[in-house]
Amino acid sequence: MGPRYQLVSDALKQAIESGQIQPGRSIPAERQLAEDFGVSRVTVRRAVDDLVDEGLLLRRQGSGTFVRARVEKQFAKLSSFTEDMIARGRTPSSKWISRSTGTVTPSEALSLGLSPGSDVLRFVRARYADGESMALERSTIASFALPDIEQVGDSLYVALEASGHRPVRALQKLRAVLFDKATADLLGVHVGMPGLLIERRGFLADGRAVEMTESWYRGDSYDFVAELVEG
Amino acid sequence: MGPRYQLVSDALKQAIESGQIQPGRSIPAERQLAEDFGVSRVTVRRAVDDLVDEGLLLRRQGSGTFVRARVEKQFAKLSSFTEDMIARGRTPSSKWISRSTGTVTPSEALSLGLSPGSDVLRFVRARYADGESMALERSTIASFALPDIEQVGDSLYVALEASGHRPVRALQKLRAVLFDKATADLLGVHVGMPGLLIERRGFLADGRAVEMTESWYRGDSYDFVAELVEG
DNA sequence: CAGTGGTCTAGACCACTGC
DNA sequence: CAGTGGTCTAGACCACTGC
Repeated sequence: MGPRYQLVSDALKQAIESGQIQPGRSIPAERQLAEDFGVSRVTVRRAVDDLVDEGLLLRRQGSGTFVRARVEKQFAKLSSFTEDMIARGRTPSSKWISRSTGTVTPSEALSLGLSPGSDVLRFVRARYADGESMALERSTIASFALPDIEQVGDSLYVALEASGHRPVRALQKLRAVLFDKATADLLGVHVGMPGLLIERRGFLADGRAVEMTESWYRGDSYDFVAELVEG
Repeated sequence: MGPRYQLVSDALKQAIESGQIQPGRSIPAERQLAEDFGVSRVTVRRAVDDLVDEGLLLRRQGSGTFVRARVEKQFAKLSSFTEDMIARGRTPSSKWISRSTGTVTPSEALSLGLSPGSDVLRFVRARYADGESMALERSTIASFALPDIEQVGDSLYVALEASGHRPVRALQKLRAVLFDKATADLLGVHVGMPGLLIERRGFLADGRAVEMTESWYRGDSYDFVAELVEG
C-alpha cells in the first residue's frame, strides 16, 4: 500500500479522465476532499500538487481548483524510439548494423565524462516504422552501464533498464542537415534529402552520463514535438 | 515579505551558488535547518522541494540531501528569439516584412481555439543574429491579446507582456524542410538549403492559446537544444 | 462575508542508510 | 542504532474571490 496522497491523486485523476469532472469545472474544495477521503488537508494538497504539476489541474486562490482544458499530452517526456512509435500508433522495428566494444574517443570521453582509455559499447542501427525507414542511430554507451553486450535485444533502453542504468534525463541538440551518401544509402533515401540530426546525451539520476547517441531522422517523415515551460 | 519557505530556499540557493556548500556534499539535515531558520520542518521541506525540482539538490532517503553535480542549465525554457540570441552572446535584430489585421482562417481558428470570424493580427519578419539572417517568422496573434498593433516594437513577446498576455507555455513542433524560393530569397540563402520549420502555439496560464507562429530557421546556423525529463 | 486556496506549526511514526 | 528523509495529522491564520 503506497502513501495516502497517491490514493487521493489516483482517485482524482480517474474522476477527471473518466469525465466525471468536466474540463473547466472545479474539483471539490480541499477541506471537503480531506473529509471525503479521511485524510488531512496537507495530504490532499500533496495529492493536488502532483496533478497541478502534471498540468491536469489549475489552482485559483480564493476561487477553486479547476480541471484544465487539456492542451496536449506530455511531450517533453524522455522516451525511446520504440516507445515513441508505439505512442504514435505505428509499429517500430530495428535492424542492427553493428555492435562493438572499444575505447572512448577524446570527444566521447568529454561528452560522457569518462576517463581516457575507458571502455565503451557502440551500436549502430536502422530504425523503421511500419517497415518504412525512419532513422539511423549511432549510440555509445559507457561500459559500466551495460555489463554484457550480448544481452541487448531490440531496445537499448530496455537493456539499460534491466541493468539499472536507464537514463532519467537527457539533453538533446537538434539541427537540420542534408543526408550524406553513406547515411542515405543505409536508409534507402536520396542523397541531399533534408534530415534532422539529433545528438543526445542521457544521464542517470546521480548526474552521470551513460549514453551518447547521434540520430539521423528523415525530415520528410518525422516530427519532433516538445512542450516548453516558462523558465 | 514573502513566504518563509522562500527565505529558506533563497538562503540555501545562495549558499550553494556561492560555493559554501560544494557539489556532492550534503546540506544540513531538515530538522537542523528547521532549528537554524526558526521554522517548522514542513516549511524546510517545502523550500528544499523547490530546489530539488530545480535540479539543484538531490534527496537520498536515510542518507541526506546533496548538492547536485551540475549537469546543464535549464534548456526547455520558453524564450523569445530576442532573449535566445542574447543568451547565446549574439546581437539579435529583426526586419518587419508585414503587419496586418484580418480574420482567422479555419486552420488558425482551430489552432488558436477562436470562433470563426474572430479578429487576428499577423506579423511577418526576418530575424538576424549579428546581422546574419537566421529565420523567417510568420505569427498570428488573437486580437484580444494585443489591443493595438501599432504598439508592437521589435519584440512581439515584449508587447504581449505589456498587455498581460505573454504565453507561459508553448507547444512546438519541428521538422526538417528544404527552403522554397520565396523564403530563401527573403533570407538571402540558396533554394534547397535544409532548414528547420518550427510551428509553435503559445498558451496563457488559463489555457487559452494566444499565439501561433511558423518559423523557418536556417539549418546551417541554428541549433535547437532541449532538456527532456522522464515522463 | 462565506468560501477558497496559501502558508505554517509542533509533533508523530515509518523506511532507509551507514556505521 | 542513531540519523536521515518520507509521510501524515489537527489545527491555525492569511490573502484572495465572488457575491
